[in-house]
Amino acid sequence: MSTQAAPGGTSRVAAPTRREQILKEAARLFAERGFHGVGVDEIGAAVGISGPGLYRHFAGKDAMLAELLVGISERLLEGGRARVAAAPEDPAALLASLVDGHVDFALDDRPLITLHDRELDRLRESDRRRVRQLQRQYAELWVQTVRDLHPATPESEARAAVHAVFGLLNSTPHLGSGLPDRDATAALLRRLAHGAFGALGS
Amino acid sequence: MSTQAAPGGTSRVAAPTRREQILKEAARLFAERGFHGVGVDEIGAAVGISGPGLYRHFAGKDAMLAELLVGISERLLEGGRARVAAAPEDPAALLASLVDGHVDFALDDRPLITLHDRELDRLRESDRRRVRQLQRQYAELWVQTVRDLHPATPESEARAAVHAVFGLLNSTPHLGSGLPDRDATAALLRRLAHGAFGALGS
DNA sequence: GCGCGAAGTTAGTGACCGTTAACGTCACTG
DNA sequence: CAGTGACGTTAACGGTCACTAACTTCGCGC
Repeated sequence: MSTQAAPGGTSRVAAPTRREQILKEAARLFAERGFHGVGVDEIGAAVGISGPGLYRHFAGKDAMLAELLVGISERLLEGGRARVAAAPEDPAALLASLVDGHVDFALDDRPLITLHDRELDRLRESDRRRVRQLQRQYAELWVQTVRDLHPATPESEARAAVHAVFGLLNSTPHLGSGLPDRDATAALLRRLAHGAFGALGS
Repeated sequence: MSTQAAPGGTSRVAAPTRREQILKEAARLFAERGFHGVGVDEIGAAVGISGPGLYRHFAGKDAMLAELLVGISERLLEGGRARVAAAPEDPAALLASLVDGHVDFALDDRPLITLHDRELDRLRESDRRRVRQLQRQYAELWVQTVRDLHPATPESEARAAVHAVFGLLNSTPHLGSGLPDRDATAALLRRLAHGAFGALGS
């Protein structure tokens, strides 16, 4: 770990490290044109350096994708666990909290959401297993909560419903541009998700 | 132009033409590993010929993808229009019919559904515009129906809800393998979709 | 049988692209 | 100020891959 020496004087807020710039631009480009559709020269150009200069910061193109996908999955799971720990008693409130968190994530990190379910197969076997395990654990938090709320629902059905609602919430990249402001969209997605889960009750 | 003329009638069913075999296998492979992740040799091997033999049937790899995506979009729109024409009076029944059709499509043509929202950017400009136009028209059928059913809903909100429900229904590829039988899954997806749309009413 | 076109085959070919090599440039540090 | 290491540069290499060329095979109408 390097690079956090604030030069000369008071460290201003969040000087984004080169690595972070690269990851952010790579995520955007990968989401736009796919992993194979983006060249390293392009990624470099997006951060003002060109081509092989990236290899001072990453072992290779694959390593960027791996770090992105593992990072997303870890953050999602971590956030989910925090919410579970914060509201252990009330399944309805917990589900609402999980939905809130996922909606925020989907709206704030759209490129990452896109990558998350699109480029998983381009990873090395070990990384892919790790990401899948994190995803599975995250989904399991939701499945447990849904089953606490609707005890009559069989597990396979709850799991399918959870993944379907993930699909619903992760649709934000497809909404394009002509959508209302962020808060209205978030509120709409929350309502739709709860409406879908509510259909499990009947 | 075409290969086989069925004697005594229109070319009704089957006789799976080479072109169709190729398209089917290409769809599966593209969905599995992405457009750039599949080589022409692989597509050829999947239908028993190898490599450049494909160029007897298609102008290039791009042409296969284009034909797939345009075909999906046309079939979706055509099916949607037929349903609109068949039930012009009752918005609730029409919405149910649209949902039924989309669920069938999502369950029967999973690879195509995957391609549909994943590889659009690999098309030539003209094909991409055509596909987008077809998609937009299809979505508009849904938006109109939703607004007939929930007149208080603003158009932008209805449109976002429709795309979100598309995301829900198109989540079937992510459900993987451990899901119940087809009919049960279809019923679940229908319930979830209607639950989500129902949340627009309140 | 003969010609012919549809459908394949194998052997290139050229372009692209990820990666490495070799080299330059500063900012610090002792 | 010499030395060093982080950070970039351009040039080149090697592999992959879509696509083309040249050639074979085969069914079929006349």
